[in-house]
Amino acid sequence: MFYYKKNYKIVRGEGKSRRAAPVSREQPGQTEQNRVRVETMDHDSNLLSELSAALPELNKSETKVARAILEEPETATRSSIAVLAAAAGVSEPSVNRFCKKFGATGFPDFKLKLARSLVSGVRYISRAVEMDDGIGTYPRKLFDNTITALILARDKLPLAAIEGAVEYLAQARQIYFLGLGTSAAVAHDAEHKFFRFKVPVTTCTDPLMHRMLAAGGGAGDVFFFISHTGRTETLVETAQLVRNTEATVVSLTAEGSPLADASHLSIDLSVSENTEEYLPMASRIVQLVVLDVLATGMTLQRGESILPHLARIKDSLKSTRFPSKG
Amino acid sequence: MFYYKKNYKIVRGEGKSRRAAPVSREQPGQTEQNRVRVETMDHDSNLLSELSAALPELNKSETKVARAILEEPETATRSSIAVLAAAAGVSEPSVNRFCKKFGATGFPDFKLKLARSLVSGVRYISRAVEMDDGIGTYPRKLFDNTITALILARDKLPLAAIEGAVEYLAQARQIYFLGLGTSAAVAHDAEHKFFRFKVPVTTCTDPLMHRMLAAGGGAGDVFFFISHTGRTETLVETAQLVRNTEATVVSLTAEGSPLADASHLSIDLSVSENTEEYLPMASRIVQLVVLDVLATGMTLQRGESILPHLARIKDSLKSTRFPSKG
DNA sequence: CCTCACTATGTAATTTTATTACACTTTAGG
DNA sequence: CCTAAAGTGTAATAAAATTACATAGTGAGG
Repeated sequence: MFYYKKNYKIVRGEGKSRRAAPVSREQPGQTEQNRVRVETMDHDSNLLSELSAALPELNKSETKVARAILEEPETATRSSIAVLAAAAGVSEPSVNRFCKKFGATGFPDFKLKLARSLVSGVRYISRAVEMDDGIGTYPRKLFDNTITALILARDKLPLAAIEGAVEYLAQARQIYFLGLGTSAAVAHDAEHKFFRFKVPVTTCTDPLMHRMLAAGGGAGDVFFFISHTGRTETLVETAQLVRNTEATVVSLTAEGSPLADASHLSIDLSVSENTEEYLPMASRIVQLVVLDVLATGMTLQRGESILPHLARIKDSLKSTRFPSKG
Repeated sequence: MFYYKKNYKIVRGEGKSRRAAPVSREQPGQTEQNRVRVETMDHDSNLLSELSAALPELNKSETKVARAILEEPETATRSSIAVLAAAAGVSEPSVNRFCKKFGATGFPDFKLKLARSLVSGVRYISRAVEMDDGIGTYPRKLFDNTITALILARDKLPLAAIEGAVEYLAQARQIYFLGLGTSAAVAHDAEHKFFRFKVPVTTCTDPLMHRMLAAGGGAGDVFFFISHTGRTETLVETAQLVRNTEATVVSLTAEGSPLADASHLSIDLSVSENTEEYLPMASRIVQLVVLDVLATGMTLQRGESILPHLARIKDSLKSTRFPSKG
């Protein structure tokens, strides 16, 4: 059984069929239309991550090709199919088949897509740090992983939920940021942003305090939960306590998690964990940037009039600093 | 008068010169080398602006080609030379000559460069959020700004300082993370990472406590200062207090700032402020990722033996969570 | 207002590159 | 250890790009 991914209809080998019906080669006249349409559908920007993700499911020669490309993607974009085939140690048609499998119309098209995904300078391969990495490699890996996580998050940002959250926050009489562990630091950061909007903001990172605050919630209070997993029992229980009151529960957490279910509104983030074996990293960065987005959304809601206020807050720190040279 | 741009020597039409000596076609054996070298030299990513800039100096058919490309650059990257030639209303060799004039080795190479400049053009425009931005624009802007900041930071990461800091931290008997304001949240996050290495870690975000801790510093203590500006008076003074003891001062701050000067070792970050008019954003994200780098460096220093320890810490949280489905 | 010298452009041949058709090879299931 | 089906390669074919060369403009000097 074989199949083509993505834009291509799934074609199972059955009975006599030797191969999938050749994707009809475009007629000269239709060229543009066809290509443009395919491109529009094909909206994921990072071929490389797709490649490495698919790696385990590829067969022998496909794996060789994928490896050759992942190893030197820059070179791959400049090579002819013959050169790449040689580098990978396979035949040219194998390379061609490989390209089609990944949604390209052929090798040249594939190269183009590859070139595009390389531009940002980010290696989209999220690779975990290995014990034998050195100063020359692991810092870059970490940065790249973080950047990749942000790109992925950006491209599937739940805008509707964000809009809703901004609405809730903008209307709030009081905001509580609740988080534990790594998310506690995120909660502190959030407090540091939102107090600027003349709303009472409380950050709490103590589960017992959480419960007491929750029990005392009332109309106009927004409880903002921050949790990567969305499965921390005490947080979920706290959220349920809040639901017994008039207060609103908003959470920044994993899609479909118990915490998300317990919320009035959940901003779903799905950061892959592969690269966070031992230390939580990219996930909280994404959370922080989403909180930046919320704070910015709130600024926009408040309108021009809030700007002098924000400026005053910023300026208030001036006298605590050594004057900057120049 | 005519001339060739960029990689091509400028050749003015004068007297008898028949035409510029043809750029010698690369020998089969040299293909890769040549191209790679050209690519390395040719470091500006903006082909499109180059095209429109050159427009007035082009001759008839070249102008046609340039117009066709500028009109629909996306389409151009997907067309064959024949299609583009037809669209421009010129012959195929004219298109080919055009490509070479702009520093490409031929049409396919030109397409590749074009594709690249199309993507990067969009990416690197870091623009501040405007008051009239909507949900469709400002979240993306914020993400893009953050991503750009990370890319810039990654590309000028002070690796030597990082290496040194890892060394200090790895040897520390006790680590203090000190920060104020936004950096307080960063300090908390740092604590949350470094306690995992069996080193006593203290985070302090109170300037008076800072001073008292500083005064009590001794050999083996590392005071890690976090400050975006590096100009907060009390922090600098605290650093100087530490310098009167046997303890070590490491800081994550702006290059050339008073705090950096007061430190034994400073990890210099230079995040541009343009986009942080009212709220600090990208700067702290970069700080956090650098701290991730330091923590990772420490993990690598400790070697394999630390991994089970880290795993145990991670697992310790399991019982606090609802089991994940699946 | 014609040459001549030269550039600009296109046509057609050639070469390079990509794709397809088909045959052989390996692999998994009976 | 055979069969069917996927996997892979060889060789033929088709497409695309490039070059060589011919022809058509262009403008300065006669």
